[in-house]
Amino acid sequence: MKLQSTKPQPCTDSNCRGPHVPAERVALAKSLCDARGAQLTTLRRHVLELLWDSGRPMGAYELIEALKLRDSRPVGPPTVYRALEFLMSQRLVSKIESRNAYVPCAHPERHHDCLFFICSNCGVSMESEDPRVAQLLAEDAADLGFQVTRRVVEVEGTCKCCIEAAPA
Amino acid sequence: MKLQSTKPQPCTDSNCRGPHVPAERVALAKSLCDARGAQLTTLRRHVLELLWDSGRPMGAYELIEALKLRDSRPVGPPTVYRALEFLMSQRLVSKIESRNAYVPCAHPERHHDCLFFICSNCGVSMESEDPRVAQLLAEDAADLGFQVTRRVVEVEGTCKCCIEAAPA
DNA sequence: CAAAGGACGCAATGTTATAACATTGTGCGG
DNA sequence: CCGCACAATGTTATAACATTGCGTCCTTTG
Repeated sequence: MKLQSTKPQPCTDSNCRGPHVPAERVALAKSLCDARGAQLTTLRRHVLELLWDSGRPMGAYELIEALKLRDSRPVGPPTVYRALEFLMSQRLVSKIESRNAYVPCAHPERHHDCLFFICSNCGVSMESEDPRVAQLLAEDAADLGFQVTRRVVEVEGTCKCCIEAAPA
Repeated sequence: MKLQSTKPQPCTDSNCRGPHVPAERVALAKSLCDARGAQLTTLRRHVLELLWDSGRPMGAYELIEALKLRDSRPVGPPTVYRALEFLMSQRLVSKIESRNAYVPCAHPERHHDCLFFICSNCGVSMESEDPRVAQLLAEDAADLGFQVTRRVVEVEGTCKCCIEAAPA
């Protein structure tokens, strides 16, 4: 449960191989919100920081615990859910539906829909982007006369690290 | 809450335009289970029938209510969840993760991973299949050295019927 | 018959999410 | 300064979704 907002992390977006510094991501979030006239309040920023620092998807109640530790003060579920709702509305966070967990978005400045690769073994989630998938889904939707508002694409499996760590 | 196991339904699989008769789907499920040495018990069959009859994704507790009405006897959550678990293990049912709801699989005899198009307005779910999507996700996974075990592809939006019914 | 295993019943509990209502803080016109 | 409007947050309770653990019944098999 360490808070290390300045330590760089490998980017979990396969379309971007550079490491991300959580603090930089949060600063970017702040400037995006400012530009949009949205308020990235202290609470909302804390939630975003915790998600960046964690490095893996966190459940809402996990966030509640983390916030309690951080601020030595209890935080109710609605508070956290509202913060998550805000962050998702700003595309700073995505929900992993198959895990009921939340991850920070690596590139909120481009607001595409993402793909997630989630390791069942270590819990890590890798964000990716493939316009071809979006394109195909759009075609399939069009065939059905279906108007798309949101895409959920989540691939479960075993990540490279876990495969290599557990041979045989 | 009517039980009409013999009434045909439009197939919700865009790759298959023929109507499905719930009773036929259940009979197919039975023969598949027999062939696999799996037991499609009365309870499990009832759950599958209710899902086919409903025509849209049902939550576990909705199924509990429906079973209670059907059998005039209370059924506990574990009972229904175990039945769903069995049906999912046999690929007769899929879970819609973004809704916490369950749908019967249109074509359990081909056991591909499916795409779902879910209408936010009327709640209908359309099952589809697009090998190209599976292919792309497999490629993306391979690039990451990621081994896939399950795909969740759920597209939310508005279905053709609802678009036409609510103009402007 | 006894042992073993699968399916199910049942009580309790755990986990995730929201409803409904109260409070705080800030900016702004009077 | 006062009082209002508004957004965000706090508080309490509850809804909705899911699982654990244990016991029983029934069937299969030695």
